[in-house]
Amino acid sequence: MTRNKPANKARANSTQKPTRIQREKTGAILEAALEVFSRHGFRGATLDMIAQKARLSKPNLLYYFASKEALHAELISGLMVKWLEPLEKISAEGDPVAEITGYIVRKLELAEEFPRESRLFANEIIQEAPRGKDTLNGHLKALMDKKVVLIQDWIDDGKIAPVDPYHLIFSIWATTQHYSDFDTQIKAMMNEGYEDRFSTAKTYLINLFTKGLRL
Amino acid sequence: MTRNKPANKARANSTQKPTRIQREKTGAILEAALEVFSRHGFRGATLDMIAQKARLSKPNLLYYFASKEALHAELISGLMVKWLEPLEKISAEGDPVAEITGYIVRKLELAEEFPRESRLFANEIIQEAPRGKDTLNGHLKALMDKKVVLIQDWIDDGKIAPVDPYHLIFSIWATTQHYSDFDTQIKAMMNEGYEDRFSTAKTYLINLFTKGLRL
DNA sequence: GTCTATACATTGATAGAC
DNA sequence: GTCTATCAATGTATAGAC
Repeated sequence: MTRNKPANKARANSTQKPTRIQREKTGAILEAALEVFSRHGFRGATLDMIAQKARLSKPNLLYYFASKEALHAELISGLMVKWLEPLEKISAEGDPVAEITGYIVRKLELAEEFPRESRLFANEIIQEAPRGKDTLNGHLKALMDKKVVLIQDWIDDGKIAPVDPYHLIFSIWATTQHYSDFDTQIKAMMNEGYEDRFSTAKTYLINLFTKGLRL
Repeated sequence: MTRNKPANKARANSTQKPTRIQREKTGAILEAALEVFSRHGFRGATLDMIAQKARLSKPNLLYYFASKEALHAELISGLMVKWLEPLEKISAEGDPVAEITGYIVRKLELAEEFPRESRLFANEIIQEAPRGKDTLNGHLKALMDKKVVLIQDWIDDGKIAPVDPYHLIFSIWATTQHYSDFDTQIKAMMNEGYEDRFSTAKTYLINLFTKGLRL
């Protein structure tokens, strides 16, 4: 009896669904892949580095993921929900300024807790996202459109200052993700202040955007 | 008589200094290298791609630059001055808010005119700058320290709102460079507005930071 | 399921003819 | 100065034993 070569994921002996050991292995691989891809980008990363970090052989890694591309795609799509969540949560119900500052805080927390995920996406975008393009921008664009309308409504209702919704969102992305994507530089620039960078950044950014949104 | 293998640059037949043709070739190579390195990062870039874009053979390219590393180093150091210039120009003499908005405008113009240069540095930093680290951060850090003191002086003199100078500079870097580094995403998110993105961003950012700095 | 061995392509760099 | 040929190293992926 021959064994099926799975498309994206390994399958158990014959009929079972993913076993505990498989989850552990794929988990270790994805963790290692995140580490390596987020630092070196797709082309710069090698399966050797990933396999070594995940503590298995390269062929064994390729038993769980059909190819380098497949592994990368799995990473991206697996992180998509977490990545979009902060923007998703902006609600039409709450106070506009509070909603937007809440968004800033969530984005900043994400940058602090998941810097590798942030760099993974940053690498993709800088390098023109030859892969994640559709996945990333498709989902994101739909969400973006909705939130732009919401912000424009707030402006039209005179609830916040008349700012360009696109640039508002871009500037929030830029300022928050900067602390994960360019952490190397932040570290090189700040001295003692580095340890508290997220705390002080939070204060600074909330103040900046609050002033910018008040009428 | 043997020919010397130059360290970083090619040397003419025997005694001359760089000729016109050499300048043209090295120029074409650096231009191509900027294109490729800025998109793929150091590891992701290949000499093949660069040679092809520069319209010469790989060995010929390596006649002008000793190695991939040397070529990359030459690029980085050659762009350093241009890259630091906007920050350099912040003057203690002018009006504080005008000086800072002037800085924002200069940075944004740089992002518009030289997006590849911006991405080149962005790639280096995201990937922990195993190379440019000393060069980039050395020069930048010295400049940063001076400007942080200047901004702090303005605050102490009650000329601008008491904001953290580090985060002020970081947020200016982030918001301006975002338009070059993540242009792919900007393009995917904006519709008709994309063409005017730098003009509308300028208005938006000046407004944002002006409000943030006014007492 | 996992490993060793290996096939096959890419890549950085050099040798040597012209 | 430039090209063809070529290397050694690296890198993705597969074959097949266990």
